[in-house]
Amino acid sequence: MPYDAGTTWGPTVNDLGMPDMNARLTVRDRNGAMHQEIRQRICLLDYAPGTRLSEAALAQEFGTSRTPIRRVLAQLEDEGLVQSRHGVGTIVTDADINELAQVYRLRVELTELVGRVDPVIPGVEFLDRFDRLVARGAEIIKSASPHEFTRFDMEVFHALLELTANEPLRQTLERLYFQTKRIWLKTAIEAQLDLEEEFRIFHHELEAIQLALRSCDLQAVAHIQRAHISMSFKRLQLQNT
Amino acid sequence: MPYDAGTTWGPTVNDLGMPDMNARLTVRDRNGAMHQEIRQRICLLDYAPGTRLSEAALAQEFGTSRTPIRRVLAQLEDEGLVQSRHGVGTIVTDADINELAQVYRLRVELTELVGRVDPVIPGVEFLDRFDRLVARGAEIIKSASPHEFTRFDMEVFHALLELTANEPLRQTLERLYFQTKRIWLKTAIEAQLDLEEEFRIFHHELEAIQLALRSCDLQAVAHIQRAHISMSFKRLQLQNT
DNA sequence: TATTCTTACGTTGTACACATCTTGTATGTC
DNA sequence: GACATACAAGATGTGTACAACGTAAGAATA
Repeated sequence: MPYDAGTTWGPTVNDLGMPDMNARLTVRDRNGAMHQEIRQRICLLDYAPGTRLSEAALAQEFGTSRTPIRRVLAQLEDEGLVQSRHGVGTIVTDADINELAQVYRLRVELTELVGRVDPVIPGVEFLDRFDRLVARGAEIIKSASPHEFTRFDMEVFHALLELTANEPLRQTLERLYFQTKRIWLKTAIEAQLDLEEEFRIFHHELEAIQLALRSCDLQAVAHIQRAHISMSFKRLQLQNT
Repeated sequence: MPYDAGTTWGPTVNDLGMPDMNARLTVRDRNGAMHQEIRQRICLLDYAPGTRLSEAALAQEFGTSRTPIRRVLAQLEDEGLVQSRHGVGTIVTDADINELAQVYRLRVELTELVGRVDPVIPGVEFLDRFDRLVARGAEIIKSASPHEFTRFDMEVFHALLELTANEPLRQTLERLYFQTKRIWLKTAIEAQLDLEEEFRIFHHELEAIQLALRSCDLQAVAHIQRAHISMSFKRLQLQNT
């Protein structure tokens, strides 16, 4: 399946009627979109840890040569999601429970910062959007596919990231999120953690955050997230031993 | 001046008598060394904000083709130190006082974490090394070249980074350091901040940290750093307005 | 049969030619 | 003389051929 750049996300064809004033930025955007796409596949375990990614195959799929693909894979390597080895291949990285613990300890601390450094008081449209997310979450619990649920988790994460205006903090948190989420999911499946239970707990977290949001208490939002991130890893550790 | 890869840093020729068991890692190391070199030049204002870096010139200097250089420049772009624009060039980025403030707010918080998350109790050899650093700092105050002083500042920063074993925290702090230091230095020079006074304050900070280190109080070390980072930016803001 | 060497294949890394884009300059025109 | 236009020069982005490298399969041998 070739990767159609024009219709899905690229601003090459603007979905508004505007004459494409800034359609020239496609070069950077295309790389960004490929990066996001491959990163999501890794996070959703479509590319599980250990998978060998072929530059040639990706190039063919995205309809480019190897060069832009290598640019994206290099970025993913700097983010710790893949590792290229000469003569072998580009392999999706794995992490043992100890490395994972390190990242989690930092994530927990950084998450708390969202409520404290450059907080953004959410507007009405944000609250509405979050309400819809909570409602969708209740539905998704029932279907309960890990793939779909993780997709939903990503969406919620990115929404809550908007609660801080501190761009470096956002970038760092995003980085750590993608480093941990896939390993958590993989380990949780291996350790036969009760995923349905995890989904229910996540939905409870959303409801608690919803309450805190309505009070415009961003520090409370951050503390709730912090607590749940910490607890979800603790449950994984307990089950894993 | 051609860039001699073999003698300065590369493990191509091992300075110990060991047969080069792991000399095969040169591929990755060479890119890492070029990255470190260019990043240092940017940080020391050898490449001031606005400077146009030529891929061809760098390729010639480092004795490679443009391809590995582009790999390094892409990494620097992801770190926010340069920005490549098609048809124009690769330009060293600048930042206004507001962007700088954002990064500083995060740096301040993260610095405090060094003393709290995965702290490393320093051994005797570390204390000795730090003592030598403090002594060298007293000497450097006199010569007082911004270039040399920033080099020293970098060395101290990397030494203190060893006080946490949390690798993601290290990477993040290093990233933020290189984003802020060069802009601070440039702005400080422009605002005619008293650099000698800054150097003396920094040396006081080192002595305070030395004291805290001898007490093995890493949280105190972190708090001292946090306070000085915050204060040095405050002084810059005051002078700048 | 076990073991070692060789060899072929696929992968990433590098170099280079070319495409595409931006900008400054020179030229023609009003 | 002012302004618009065309063009040339130089930069980054892309595609491709080749080199360097590791792995696994297979053949040769003890």
